[in-house]
Amino acid sequence: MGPILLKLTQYLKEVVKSEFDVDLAESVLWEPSAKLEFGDLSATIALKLAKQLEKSPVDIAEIIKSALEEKIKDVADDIRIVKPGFINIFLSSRILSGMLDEFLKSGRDFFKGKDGRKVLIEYVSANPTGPLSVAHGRQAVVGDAIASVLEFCGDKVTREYYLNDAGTQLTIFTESVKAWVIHLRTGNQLVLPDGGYKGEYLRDVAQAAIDENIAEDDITSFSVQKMVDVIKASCGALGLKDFDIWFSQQKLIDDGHVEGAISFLKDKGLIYEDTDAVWFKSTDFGDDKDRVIRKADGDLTYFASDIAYHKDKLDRGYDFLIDLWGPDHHGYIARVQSAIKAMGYPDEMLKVIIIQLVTLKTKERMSKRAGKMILVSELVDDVGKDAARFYYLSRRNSSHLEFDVDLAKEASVNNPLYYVQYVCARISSIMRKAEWSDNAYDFSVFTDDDKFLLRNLFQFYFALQKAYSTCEPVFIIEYLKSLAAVFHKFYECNRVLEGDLHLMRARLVLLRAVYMLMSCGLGVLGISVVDEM
RNA sequence: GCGCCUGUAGCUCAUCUGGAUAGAGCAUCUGCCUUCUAAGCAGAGGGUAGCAGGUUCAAGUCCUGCCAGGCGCGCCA
Repeated sequence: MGPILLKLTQYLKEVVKSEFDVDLAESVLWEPSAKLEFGDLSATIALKLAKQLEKSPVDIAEIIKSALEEKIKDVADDIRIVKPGFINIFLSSRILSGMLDEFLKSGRDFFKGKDGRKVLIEYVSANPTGPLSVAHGRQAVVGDAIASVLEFCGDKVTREYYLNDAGTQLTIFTESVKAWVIHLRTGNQLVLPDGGYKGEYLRDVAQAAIDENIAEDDITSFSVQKMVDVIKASCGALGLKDFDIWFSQQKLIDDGHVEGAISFLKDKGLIYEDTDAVWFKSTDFGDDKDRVIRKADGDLTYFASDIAYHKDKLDRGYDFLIDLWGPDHHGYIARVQSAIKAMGYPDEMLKVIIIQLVTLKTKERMSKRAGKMILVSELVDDVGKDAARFYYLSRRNSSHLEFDVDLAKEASVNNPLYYVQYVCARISSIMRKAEWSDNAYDFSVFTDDDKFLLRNLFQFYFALQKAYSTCEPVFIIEYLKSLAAVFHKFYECNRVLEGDLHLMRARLVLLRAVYMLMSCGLGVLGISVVDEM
């Protein structure tokens, strides 16, 4: 689809130039039609030129159409002008069959872009002080899916988890574990430190520390490792690909990178002292106030680490950085962006994606419970990996997600996951009964229904592009749902294993392509393909 | 007070960065299995897109002002 799009854009530019002497800058002038009834591709250029040319859009469209017709008769079966001035193209059978052949041959590589970027995506990064909540789960699944989408499209992606194994929170956490150790050893009443962690999971950590005879000095690293194990287990249960790098904040500090980053900024004259604290002039780069990086008591702030962390990411030579954060950190974006700019990089190099909150809804308790209280591990036990992923991915990143646990659990009509997976199950069933499994077919026997299904297949390109450029996996979910609808309707109206032999064989090939495409779509989202339901 | 997010059918959400008749699922109602899996299909009802202005050929989408909800505004992390 990509090459055709570029070719058609080139033709359209030439026509507009020769007919109206107007130069167009846009890189792509065609978009997917709102509905396939309108054709495969649409251009709104006539509408946009109407004012400038002082002509009616339809007249302009007609002129373009007649000039274009000659050039693209190979590509398009039909060009139609519709009401306000849309120019709609119906791709030719030659193009469609060519794309089908190529897709059958190359599979997922059919959609792969050429020159990928080197991308670092950081997500989850929950403090190693407790298990993952369902809110973390959303960040985990969305981050994993975005990474896969980028890879699918040809980027070289590194998945990273920033481990906050330093600082105040961790000290409190360690103290809490120690309190549990004393409690378990002596039987005395549990005395947690101020603001200490209350979760029962600390009992297990403390018990393990006792069992393994961990020295008091090693409690911190031991406890962090225990929590990392718990977090890794949850990520695994959600079907996440492994993180390439677990980046330790403590190591960043120990290796002197934080001090290094500060002196780097100091050399640029962006550091000053005031009221015994050290400040970074972030206002020079768009922040609304300067930020402290070293407190009056001499300790570094979290922001100081973050400056160093992002400097380190940039120094590692990535083309593009992505951070996934919770909504409670949105006020932090300007601060980090200012640091990026201060270090001499354009702020477009860092994309911060805010993943909105998750609330849970269950039948027995219709009141919305705070998602923070419920653990990922409980959720996955409840609804399974695929349903969890499907639901997590079925909203835009910026939308609040209400997770209907009962619906996700329900193995019935109601569950959109099954609606999509059912496509593969139905096709698999046909394939098991079919007598042919080769890819030989005659394109000319296809009916309009077949072609409609096929044309829908190639719309995946646009969903993928959208998901890629916006980092919104939901576009793929939406596409898969719509493809499923088209398939189910096709299935009801057309019997595959009956009638004309040539048509039957062609349809088996078509359905194989549908199955492959569903595998691509579900696969990139980390959701299982099901052959039997 | 300032900043960010959200407001679309009874409910949960889409609407491809300004386009075509605002679409799905759930819930309600009506049909369709001696035929490749009915976890499906066909159809009905359900809408002043929070409200009010503005920008233009075109606004759910962009701008302004209100209203409502969520979150954030530390020498916390």
